[in-house]
Amino acid sequence: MSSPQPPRKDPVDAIIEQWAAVRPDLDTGAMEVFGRISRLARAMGDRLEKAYAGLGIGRGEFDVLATLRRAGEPYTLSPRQLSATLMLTTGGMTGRLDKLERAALLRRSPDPHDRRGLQVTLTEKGLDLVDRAVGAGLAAQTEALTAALDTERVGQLADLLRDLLLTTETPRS
Amino acid sequence: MSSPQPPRKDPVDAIIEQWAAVRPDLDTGAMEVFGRISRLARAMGDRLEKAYAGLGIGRGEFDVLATLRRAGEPYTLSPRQLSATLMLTTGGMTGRLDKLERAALLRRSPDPHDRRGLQVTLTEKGLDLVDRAVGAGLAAQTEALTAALDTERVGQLADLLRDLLLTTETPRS
DNA sequence: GGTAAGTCGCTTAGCGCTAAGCTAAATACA
DNA sequence: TGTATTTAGCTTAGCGCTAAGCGACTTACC
Repeated sequence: MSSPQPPRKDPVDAIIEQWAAVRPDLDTGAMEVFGRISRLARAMGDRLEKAYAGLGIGRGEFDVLATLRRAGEPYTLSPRQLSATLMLTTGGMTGRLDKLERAALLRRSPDPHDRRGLQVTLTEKGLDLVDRAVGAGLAAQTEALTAALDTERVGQLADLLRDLLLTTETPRS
Repeated sequence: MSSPQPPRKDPVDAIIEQWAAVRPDLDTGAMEVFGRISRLARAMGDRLEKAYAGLGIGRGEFDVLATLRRAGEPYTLSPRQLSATLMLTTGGMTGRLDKLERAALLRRSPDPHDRRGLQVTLTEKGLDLVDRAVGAGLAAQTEALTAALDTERVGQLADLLRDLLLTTETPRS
């Protein structure tokens, strides 16, 4: 009879133990999940930042390029569609587009059907860069994942996270 | 034979389908995990922000108060200890402490053993506020969690996240 | 005991974001 | 048809953070 997983302690376990010592009345169960989610998001964010830095862009800029790439040919969306997809204000979007346009990774052109609007389109250079960046980002994520979990547990984790995301994200405030 | 969980689609599934259409060569498995983690962190962050807003503080300020609270009596740490624990630069820490000291939730006093250093201590008001805030925050997290998963699946999720966090966070850069 | 190196908290400049408000253009309504 | 409302993207002010660098102070080493 061997325990298959040596139950190592992580930083969130340490925090929960501290709470138990000073506030034993608290139910800290939810921290086991959301505390780890929060730390994982930050840690992987830092790793992705590094992965993209080699290509001269940040994570925010990558998200814009990737959204255009996913849209498929002709890789064109409006600033409005982009800011809605990326949950960003129009002010923030203007800044990202300025930077990416300066780097010649995309271009802005007038919307032929609406003189208020613009079309944002990936350039050849932007298309090439995002195709390399998405590979680098996925490699970084896959590496962290396979170092920790086998295929079956990855699938379990993905399913649990899906169910949690569906109830956590959607309740429109 | 009934499928126990109707496999609903979430926003991350939609993004992965988009990638499959334009880049079928990509292995997007890792996005199933880290894409959801990233969105969950943001969604719960927004909820916590709201929970604390009723008490007049933001999430960053709560983290400072909570760290002092967890330290136990006399609820005292140095700015250096706080910024290390919260993964914050000293500049950012100065700003948070300024704000919290102005609100009389903590006070700064000289370190008797090191004339360079300070001691940061929770006031009575700060202790009272953080004890109410931690309850509100845990309630928000518990609500989201129990709406999605039963006790057994919460335990599975916590274990999977622990293993992933241990390999993802620790590789010191 | 004197000097070099390290550490303390703070200041400043710069970045990326939000919130609020702007003008121009499209749309709905009497 | 004219007027009111909505929607487009941009600008500005303010916030909270990092990175870099400061003076004050402590520690390590010879």
